[in-house]
Amino acid sequence: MTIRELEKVSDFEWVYSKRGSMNSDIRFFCSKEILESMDQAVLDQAVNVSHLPGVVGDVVVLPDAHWGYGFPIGSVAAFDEDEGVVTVGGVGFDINCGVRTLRTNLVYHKLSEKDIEKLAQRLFENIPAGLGKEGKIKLSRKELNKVMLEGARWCLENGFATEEDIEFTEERGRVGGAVPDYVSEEAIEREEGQIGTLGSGNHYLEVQVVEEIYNGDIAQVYGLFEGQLVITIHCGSRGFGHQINTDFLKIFRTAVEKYKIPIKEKELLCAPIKSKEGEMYLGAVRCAINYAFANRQVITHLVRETVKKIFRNVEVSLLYDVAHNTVKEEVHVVNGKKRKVFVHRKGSTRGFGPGKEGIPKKYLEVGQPVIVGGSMGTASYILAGTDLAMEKTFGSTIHGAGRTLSRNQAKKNFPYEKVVKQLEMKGIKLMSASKQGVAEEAPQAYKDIDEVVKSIAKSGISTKVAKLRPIISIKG
DNA sequence: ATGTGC
Repeated sequence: MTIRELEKVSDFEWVYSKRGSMNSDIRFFCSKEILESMDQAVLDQAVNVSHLPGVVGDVVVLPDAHWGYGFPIGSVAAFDEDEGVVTVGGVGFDINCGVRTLRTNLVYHKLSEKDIEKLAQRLFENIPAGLGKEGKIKLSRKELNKVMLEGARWCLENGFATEEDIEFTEERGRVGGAVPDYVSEEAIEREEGQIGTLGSGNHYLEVQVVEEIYNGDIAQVYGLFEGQLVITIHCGSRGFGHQINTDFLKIFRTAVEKYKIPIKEKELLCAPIKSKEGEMYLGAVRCAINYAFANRQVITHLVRETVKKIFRNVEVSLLYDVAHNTVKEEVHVVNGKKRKVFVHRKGSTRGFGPGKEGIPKKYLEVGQPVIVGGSMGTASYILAGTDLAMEKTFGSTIHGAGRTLSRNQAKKNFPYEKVVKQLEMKGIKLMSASKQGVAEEAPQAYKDIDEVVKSIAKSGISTKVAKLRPIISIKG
């Protein structure tokens, strides 16, 4: 497929119809400019995905899409429960990588430079960040089992969560069907001490200011106002989820031969949903999904403790927690009929519209909050899910800006000192565990988040609610 | 993303 072969549906929607041995159409939601700048690898990967057995509806490519392992990061594919497959490439290596935003009742302009300095320092001290970094909590085997089964709800019994935190987490912080028996010993060993830690790569903790409100009515429902200080956490299932995916790539290598699944490239190793191997992956992946919900919840507890020690009468409540690397069993209307499908969201956020089951009651009328994490030092956005997303993208939307340069290219072009200086000029305090990590995450290595958000808003897949500007950025 | 590469 080349960009020229795409058919224009509207200024922000393009389709490549099913042909040859493809099993579905491919639908892009973005401006012409973003489409034209898209890597050819994204188009090739989308075509490969559309060849997988049992694809339902369209393969969806979002404006933040970029080259990933097997699937583009920033894509969605749903599969039939009988004919379809589950894949590692469709989930992403960091299972349930996701974001949550915490509201505070602090107003930025009322804080002193000293307050901000102290906040940055204490958050950096109290929230472990960096590759292989361990936290303070060591889970016993029995407790880890509970985390795998109960997710963020495990935190309730241990004083790391409030009932409200659970209510405002996707899936209420726990998906069903987790089977700890399908998780390897190696994954369990790698978990040791990692709960409550940020990790590295694009993971971060940011203190941000609500800079602009685009939709006052929805912002009010979400409890957001201009000048408000908010805190956003971006991380996933750490070495635990990573090991589970590594284990299943090996298992799927034999599965594709055993079940004679024609895959276009080895990065799309998979197994039928209705097979022992598929059932095992789903059981294990759900353990990692639950682990990541608990991880973000423990970090929330650490953030809350830290902030409460610095400011008097401060309140820290959860706006919402969203996952953007998952495979989930959901009910969607496809060609006018309700049906169960397995939705792979790879670098894509669930963004359910108004009235859809699964959204907290408080947000039911306006659609769920979607948190779009900017790259380091750039704006983040709060969006709301729409009815159109339910119709066209299995209730899915963007997750971030999307890379334009590989980690290696970024390292060569944007050394640490340059990046820190650049952020300083913008008034952002950067606290980092690794210089190399900072170079890899240079803002110039990413697409323009404002343009990506504009594309998704104009296409009607999500509604713009608020823009967040970072003031403190803590990196792994 | 991750005990740097499935």
